[in-house]
Amino acid sequence: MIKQYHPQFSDARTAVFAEIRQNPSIARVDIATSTGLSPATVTSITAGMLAAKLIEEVQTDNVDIVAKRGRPRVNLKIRGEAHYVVGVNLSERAAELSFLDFAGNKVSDFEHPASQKVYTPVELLKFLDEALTAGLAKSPISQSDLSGFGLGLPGVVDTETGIVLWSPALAEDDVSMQQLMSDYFNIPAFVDNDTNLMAVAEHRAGLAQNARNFAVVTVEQGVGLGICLNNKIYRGTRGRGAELGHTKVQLDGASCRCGQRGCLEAYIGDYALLREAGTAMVELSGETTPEKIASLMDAAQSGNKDAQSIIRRSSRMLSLGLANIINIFAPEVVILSSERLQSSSFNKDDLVAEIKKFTVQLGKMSPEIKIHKWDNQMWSLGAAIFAIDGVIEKVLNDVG
Amino acid sequence: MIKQYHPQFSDARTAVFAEIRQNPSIARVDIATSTGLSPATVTSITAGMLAAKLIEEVQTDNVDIVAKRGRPRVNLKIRGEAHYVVGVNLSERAAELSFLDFAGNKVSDFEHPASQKVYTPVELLKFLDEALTAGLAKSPISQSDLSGFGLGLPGVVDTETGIVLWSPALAEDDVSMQQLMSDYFNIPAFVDNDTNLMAVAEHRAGLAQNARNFAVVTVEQGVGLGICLNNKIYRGTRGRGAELGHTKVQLDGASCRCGQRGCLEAYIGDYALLREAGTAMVELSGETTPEKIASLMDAAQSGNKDAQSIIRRSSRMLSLGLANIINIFAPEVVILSSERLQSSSFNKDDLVAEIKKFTVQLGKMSPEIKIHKWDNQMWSLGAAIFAIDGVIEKVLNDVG
DNA sequence: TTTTTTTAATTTACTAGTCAAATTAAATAA
DNA sequence: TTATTTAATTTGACTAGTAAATTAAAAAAA
Repeated sequence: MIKQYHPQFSDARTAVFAEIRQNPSIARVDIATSTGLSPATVTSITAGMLAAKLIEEVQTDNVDIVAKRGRPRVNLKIRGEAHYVVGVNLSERAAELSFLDFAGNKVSDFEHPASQKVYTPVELLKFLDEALTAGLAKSPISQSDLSGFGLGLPGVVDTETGIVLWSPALAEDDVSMQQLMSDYFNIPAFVDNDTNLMAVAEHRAGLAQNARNFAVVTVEQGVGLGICLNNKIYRGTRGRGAELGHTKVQLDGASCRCGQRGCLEAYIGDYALLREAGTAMVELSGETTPEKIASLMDAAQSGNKDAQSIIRRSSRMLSLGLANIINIFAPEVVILSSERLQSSSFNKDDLVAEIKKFTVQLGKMSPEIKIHKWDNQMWSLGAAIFAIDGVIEKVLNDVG
Repeated sequence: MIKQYHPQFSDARTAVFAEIRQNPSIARVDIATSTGLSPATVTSITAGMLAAKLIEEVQTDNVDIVAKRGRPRVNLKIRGEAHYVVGVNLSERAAELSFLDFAGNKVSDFEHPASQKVYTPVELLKFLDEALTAGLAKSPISQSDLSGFGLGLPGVVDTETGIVLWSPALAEDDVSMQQLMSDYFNIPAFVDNDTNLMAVAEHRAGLAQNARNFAVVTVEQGVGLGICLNNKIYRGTRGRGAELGHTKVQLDGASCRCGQRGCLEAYIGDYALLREAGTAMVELSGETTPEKIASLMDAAQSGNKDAQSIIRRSSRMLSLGLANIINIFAPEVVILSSERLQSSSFNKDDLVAEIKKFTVQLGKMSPEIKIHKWDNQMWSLGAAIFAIDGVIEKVLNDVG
């Protein structure tokens, strides 16, 4: 079950559906009280949804509730089989796929290695098709079961139109992926920036389920930021926004691959660490970047002063970047997600203490810093949830 | 006339009223088309408002429109005399007052010098009363005409409840100013943080009238930030948020009066400049802080190297701080407001160029940087508009 | 001048969404 | 069995909104 978004509901139907979605199962009375609608209205609205087979009644074993008298409540729940969606996250390395049912339960997931780093729109469609076919082969559902396709990818996306304005994965600008995908796969498609979808995933199924304002920061090659304000993913103007990585943390500081100086990423990105390690001549083992990073962390752990100094500075810069976010937004939660944090040399308490030193302390209310143990599936989960949201909107319009 | 906020309207009545408010005057047909409501609905809704004397019909001199045939349209406009409000901004120096009519036209304004820097709640009420009495004496309206009282003050305010959680102007924490004021003055009161109200003023009557996402940065003693996202002033969790001044721009940087290091304010706040000037032994004339700052600017202007270096660094740091805001939010507009910018040595083009160097350049879309010539009345105007918004909400409920 | 055309505003008759109140359903307690 | 309790449904009414017809007020055409 996925925690439900809580915008101002346009209509009662949406509110009722959201309420059902938010709970594993719920009785009509409870829907009435929590939505503020009358029982009569709930009855009639749910009747429509039952007829449309979007929800179903479940036998309540009222064991948990002390045997009450009166007519027993009949619980309702989302009919998982009503619809299925696939969410795909496109990274440099691979396409990760998550298949979810209408209730938000994971059906299966899959990882399909990337065939290239940059695709033309047509190549990307083909690649997505391959990934989908391979993923469906390992899944109990088939393509005809799918009612929605969510895609997350790095870059700048205008979610309203589904146009990818720019992406490192695409050879062209201003590609209408949404249109292309829904034409190609013949189902509604939904496209968003990957870090935004990470925020969706944390908001609805992760560590930010009770937060109204929160930020998700991902650290790998680059530094990603997803922001949720007033329970809505903030997407900036035309999908632009949330460039934490190129936030400046030092005037005339280290040079960044973006060509500017003093970017946060130039201090904490994978390549920045490796560059420093090279300069300080720290010997690193491993072939891939993550392996080398791990090796650097190990060196620091086992006492290499240079490695320690590199890690130390990077960690302080990260704290500073996070502190700036906190100073500006005052979120309830900040989620930090990075493969690196799995290292035994990483100490959360140190990080939190450092951040505290950098943030304005007013009253007791400090945001909670949460660490998300690296989980690739989170990205595609966000894409899938985004797709479910879209499908629900379409479907509820039809029921009316 | 004030530009109208554009949230998702809860009901047609609000939408219609908003549409009328947004225009100097507008015909029913046009309201119908722009709101998407049927002409029938517009007729019936406006009939109610006419009966309640909230709006009035105006003679249209269709001179501007080429003489068309057909029944001439009858324009509607807000009846300014329907209600009056006062907006007060409390600063260290004074209370500024703006009196507005229901249509958002300024009736009069006034400045009442502060009697003290820190007030107990009761003292503040008394001070506001004095200021109001003095202001009304110079105004064509009288206290009994007022339907709303808006207050802006520095600090952290929970706007929902009208509780001032903390303010440098108040001797106590968690003061329910809204309650106290509406009891004392016997009219609905509305309280918010001053920079938020500055953002309101810019959004509705200033330089951000067409922006959906924008930021207002004020530089004086401290550095203030007001953010508007998706056409809504962002207030963070329980009114906290938007602490641009204590955003860190340098690891282990200059020490700030907040006790931390590297805060933006420690580089660009008035006291920071004067501290630097003192260290560099730049001779400054003037008694008050603004005078001294002006003198420093003059010194730089007339070739004093030390003064130039101080101003230069401060200006670069400001650019950096603004660039960080831009990188994170991608606002359409950033408004910069400071008495200092009146100095002839200030060059907007330099600032914009510098900011550009610090921001991620994606496509052509760069936010517009606007400079607001210092205008004290802007603060209280925001408070007054905030009050009108509140009064409208109450009044429209009654019409229904 | 009178009639026609055009556009705005209003009235009328109807629909969809919602609720309060009455009713029915299904259980336990007496 | 009967009373009590709680959940769900049905009924009838009300409200906000609409489409379509009507009225209003002007200019253009006859």
